[in-house]
Order: sequence, then C-alpha cells, then structure tokens
Amino acid sequence: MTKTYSVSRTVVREAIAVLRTEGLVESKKGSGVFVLDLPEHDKQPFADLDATRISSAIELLELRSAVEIRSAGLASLRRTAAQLEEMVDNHRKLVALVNEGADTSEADFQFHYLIAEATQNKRFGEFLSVIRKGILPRASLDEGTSDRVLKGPNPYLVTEHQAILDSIMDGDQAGAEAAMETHLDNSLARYRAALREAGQS
Amino acid sequence: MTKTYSVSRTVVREAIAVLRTEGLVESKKGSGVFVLDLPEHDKQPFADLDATRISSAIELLELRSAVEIRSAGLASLRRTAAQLEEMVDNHRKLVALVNEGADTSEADFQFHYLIAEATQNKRFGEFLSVIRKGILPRASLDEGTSDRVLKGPNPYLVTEHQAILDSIMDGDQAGAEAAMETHLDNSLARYRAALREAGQS
DNA sequence: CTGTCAATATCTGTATGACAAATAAAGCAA
DNA sequence: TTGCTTTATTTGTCATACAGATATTGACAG
Repeated sequence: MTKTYSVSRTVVREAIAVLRTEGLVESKKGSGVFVLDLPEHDKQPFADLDATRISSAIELLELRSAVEIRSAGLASLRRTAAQLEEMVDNHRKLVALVNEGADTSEADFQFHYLIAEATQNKRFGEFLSVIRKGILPRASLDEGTSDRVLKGPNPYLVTEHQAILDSIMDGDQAGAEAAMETHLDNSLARYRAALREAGQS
Repeated sequence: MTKTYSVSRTVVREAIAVLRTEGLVESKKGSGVFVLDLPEHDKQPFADLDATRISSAIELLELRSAVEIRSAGLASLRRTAAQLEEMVDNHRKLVALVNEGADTSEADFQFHYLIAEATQNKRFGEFLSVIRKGILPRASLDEGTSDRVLKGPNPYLVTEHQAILDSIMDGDQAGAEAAMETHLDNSLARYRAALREAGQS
C-alpha cells in the first residue's frame, strides 16, 4: 500500500486503525489484517422500516396500537394543563391543514407524540421516535392510486383526533383508549385498502 | 503522555486516533486535540436503559406491559406448534433453574421473546431486543436487600409463566392477556417493593 | 498601557528506519 | 505424505526527523 499510494506506513496504519475502530477489520499480530463480517448489533431493530412500503406500516401498526392505546389511556389520567393546551393547538393546526389540502403527516405524528409525552413516562415518546420513520412520511408511495387514498384531506383524521382529544380532556381513560383504538383500526383499514388497490393496479 | 505512561508517541497517537474515529475528539494541526461535545445522534432512544437501576425498570415496565399483553394475546391466536414446543421447553428449563437456585433472568427473557415471536410479527421481537438491556440482567443491583427480593428462586415466576403458557396453548386470547397482565403487574409490585427496601437501607 | 509584528516554540501529520513478538511459508528429513 | 526446523512476513512499538500550521513570546511603535 505504501508503494501503491506513495505514502508511508504510518499513514496506512492510521487508515487501518480507523477501520479497526469501526469494527470492520481485525488485526492479528504476525498474521495480518482481516475483514470482519458486519457485527450483529449493526443490524439494528426497526432499521428496515421502509416508509414507502405499506405492508411495513401495517406490520408496525399492530405493535404501535398496543403502545398507543395504553398511551392515550395514561395521558387522559396524567396530562398537565400545558400539555392539553399543546394538543389543542396541534389539533387546530391539523384542521387548518386539512382545510387547505396540505400535507398533514407531520402534524399527525406530533399529535401522537404529544399524547405519548402526556403519559409522563418518557419511554412512550422514545418508542414513537424509534418507529417514526416507519410511520411517516409515506409521501413517496409511488404515484399510484394508493397515494390518493392515504394522502390528501382526510376528514376522518380530524374527527378521530377530536374524539381522542376530548376523552383526554375529560380524563376518561376508557374513552381515550377506545378512541385511539378506533383511530388506529381505521388507519389499518385505510392501509389495507391502499394495499388492495396497489395490488390491482 | 509518553512520559506519564512510558510509551512512544506512536502509541499515544493510535489511542487518540480511536477517540477521533469515535467522534469524541478533534485534532487540529499545529494546535492540539480537543474534546468534542457528544453528538446529538448518539443520544439514541432507550440508550440510557440502566439495568442496575430499579426505577428505570419500573418506568420501562409500563411500556413493556402494553406491548407484551398484546403480544401474549396475539401469540395465543397465531402460535405454531413448533413455537409452542419451544415455549414448553423453555418453561421446563425455567423450572429446573428455579429448583437448583440458579439465575433465571436469561430464561425468563427468552420466554417473553418466544411469545413475541409467536405473534408472527417480527416487530414485537424487535421491540424486546431494543429494551432488552433495560430488563436484564440486574444482577449487579448492589448487594443490598433489594437483591434478595429480585433474584434467587422465584416460585411466582414459574406459576405465572405456567398460566400464560396454558392460555397460549388453549388459544385463549383474553386469558393470555390477563395472565400476562398479572405477571407484569406482579413484576412491577416486586420492583416497587425492592425500591422501597433499597430506599430504607 | 495597547496594538502590531516578527521570532520562537509547540503541536499535528507524515516519513523513515529499526526491532521484538507472533505467525506464516518454505525447506528439509523421515 | 508427515513433522520439524529455519526463514520470511506481518503487526506492534520505538526513536528520530522534518513540514506545515498554530500558539506564544517578546520587542517595538504609538
């Protein structure tokens, strides 16, 4: 390598040191430097969340709903006044976005995240962060018919969020859980419908 | 450093090269090596799961239970015969471990993981992988009284797992969910008891 | 006392040569 | 072909040297 690249052995060794630190190669004294298989822990969970694939979102939704239903229930019991205000603000913005036909995915996620925060248990928010890229944005969902189903003004979104918000305001745990369940079930149904249409096209 | 540690500059430089590769320090020619702030993206969700702190486990349990109750329910509906067999095997081993007073934490986790796999939705297993280090091992829980509460032969563990397993075998969704809820609630109670004792000592 | 500039010192990066320890390869004998 | 010995190769470390960049110092002018 010193000849090939016209550098000293020092430089080559430093370069190899970087690879070694990154866990890509292994040095054995008297033997040589060997390429390693990619370590297992690099295959991180949820690393393959492909926002463009609907089937991936469906798969994830089953896990999400378990967490988010509990999340909504806890939020109804523990949310602070300030957090409630943030949710109301968020919902107001969502309504505006829907009315002007703008993209709602970001506001949608924020609403769910605010609820997670209102559990006063940071793990719920962290969970959403981890799977975030599996939820949105699915803007690049091909230009097929499925796109029209999932995007664009979605009146259901508003009423469903409203129902969740109302229950959380009232401190109605069972109601919040039910409203969240309905919301996610409907999301699932929309995904499935999109998947069916995509399959036909 | 060469004087302090009686090594050559080469060794010191290689050590610093590791830190640089890890993004912890920055080298400026003619100036020196400077410590960097921890990059934001290193503050990953669930990165602070401290297996030695009970309060961390309690916090996590609230999230876990949401997922695992659903997991048990789905497993009861979807588990294959082979997966059922693995669970039975696991439970047999757990019983043996308890009888000989050995550490059960690994087998305990495996049981929960097998259930997650039996949902036929890999996201449940991935979730457990992510929070794994927040669940176990809490062996190094100091040498306080709390240790005795959480470790050692735990008869409840066996009967609780048995109840979950039975429901999953019967395909009893509601029963599996209830059994898992009981199991995790009891875990929570044990953690809380340990926390109280630790606080008193 | 302050600001500017040049000389000096320091520091990182790189090059070169050397040696020890571990391993691999080659040579050789049975 | 097998087993052992010798030689060659490779990594890790040490020592020294120099270039380029930066920091520090000191002198000087205002």
